[in-house]
Amino acid sequence: MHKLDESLLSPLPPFSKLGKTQIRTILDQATSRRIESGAAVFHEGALAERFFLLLDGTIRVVKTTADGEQVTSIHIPAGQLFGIAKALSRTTYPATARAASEALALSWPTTLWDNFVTEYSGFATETYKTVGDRLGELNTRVIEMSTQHVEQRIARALLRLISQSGRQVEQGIEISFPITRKDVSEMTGTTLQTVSRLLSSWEKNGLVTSKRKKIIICNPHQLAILGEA
Amino acid sequence: MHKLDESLLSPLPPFSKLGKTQIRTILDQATSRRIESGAAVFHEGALAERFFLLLDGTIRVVKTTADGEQVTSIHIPAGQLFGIAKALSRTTYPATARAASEALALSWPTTLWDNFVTEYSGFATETYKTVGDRLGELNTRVIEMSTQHVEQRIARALLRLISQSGRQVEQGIEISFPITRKDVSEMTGTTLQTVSRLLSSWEKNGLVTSKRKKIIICNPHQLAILGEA
DNA sequence: CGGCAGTTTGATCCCGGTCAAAATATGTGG
DNA sequence: CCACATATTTTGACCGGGATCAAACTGCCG
Repeated sequence: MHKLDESLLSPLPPFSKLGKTQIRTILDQATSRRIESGAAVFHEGALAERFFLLLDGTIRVVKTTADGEQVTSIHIPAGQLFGIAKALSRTTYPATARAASEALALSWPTTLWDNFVTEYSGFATETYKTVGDRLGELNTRVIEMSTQHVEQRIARALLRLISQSGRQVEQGIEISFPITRKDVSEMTGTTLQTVSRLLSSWEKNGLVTSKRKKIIICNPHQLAILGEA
Repeated sequence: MHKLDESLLSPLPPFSKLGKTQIRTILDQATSRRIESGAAVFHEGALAERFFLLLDGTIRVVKTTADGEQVTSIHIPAGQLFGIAKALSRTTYPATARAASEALALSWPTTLWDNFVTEYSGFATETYKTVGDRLGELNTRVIEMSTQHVEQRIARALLRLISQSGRQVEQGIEISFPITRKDVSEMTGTTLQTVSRLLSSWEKNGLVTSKRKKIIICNPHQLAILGEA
């Protein structure tokens, strides 16, 4: 393992208040790992022996139901902590984390968690902010699923994705990792057929462009309007 | 305000590790308040100036959508903390808390939060366990809404209610606070008509009994089976 | 150039929402 | 204690959004 640079961590919220030496210590305790696209970082129900920081890529957090259906609960963008079961005093991971595209993550043994919380000022606050954000996101998911139609849910899901992991390209803003119709359906509680039909019709109206595993939003504003009604 | 007894807090998880004097101090800083049925304890978006402990009754946490629809995100049973925006480093309450029946709560100014966390061992851990549980509950809500039919969602919602706030009565287990068809529909993302139809049909099969604002589960086991399929 | 993973499109069906109206409780004031 | 207003529940009729089933099509990879 080659030596990690301090500039990796210093701009990230959980570590932004720390000095050079502290960051050095943290990095020296870290294990870095490359995760290939589609591979799992950890599995639902497994003992939470480590917690992670995503340096690059996107992680998809997925739950599998008793009858084998997949439901995506959130996407984690680069720069965020994940697998932080300890923060919720859980001993096992509540869901499976899978790389949506090739990803790079640091990790530390969970035994260091309490250490991080007490030693590094701002670490606890920032992680709980993340927890709070995720709670908020799940909450809006529940509300959307209770009150809105499929079209609006999908529109909003796409907008959320580009706001979190969007990349400006010529035709608009694209989702920066490969994503299929099926993936979108698992995020929104629908079927891939319905997603396909909607994307086709949106493409006809110039709202989006899509190739295989790739979605580009050409007209976010118009899509946002669709997401309300 | 009459003096509060220490035995109120000592059995509750967030305070269970504390000594008599510590509990005395905590109680002396508390304000106690009776909330009449249907009244709000705090409103969505309001500044989170206090955090609460529910001593008696049940709190319904509700969000209102832009177009005026209500969605219930969770119910809080007696003995739990709520309004703990500070734990998620939020400055405002994310939802409205309303008494489902007459309720009694203690509260403290949010400024004391950090104090509680550092002074009282186990307080932080226990509150984050609560946060974790609520995250888990929202997660299963999302999964249920994505993968299950109305009948199963309602069955499970009722089972969750009795496991959390159930009271043994002659005919079975009743939900210990007044609850209407509309309330159930707001918990499950359906309509009161559908809830009414299902309850009627379940009543025909002896699964439940219900009067106005009252639901009794006569056969939890059978209902659990319905909740799967 | 197979073969597989992903996408598209069509046809059909049914769950559960919506609209409507009546029946039943509960509460209130005279 | 009754009459009336209001909240809750029930039931019926209808219909439409999306799921489901099915089949063809299109890239992409080895």
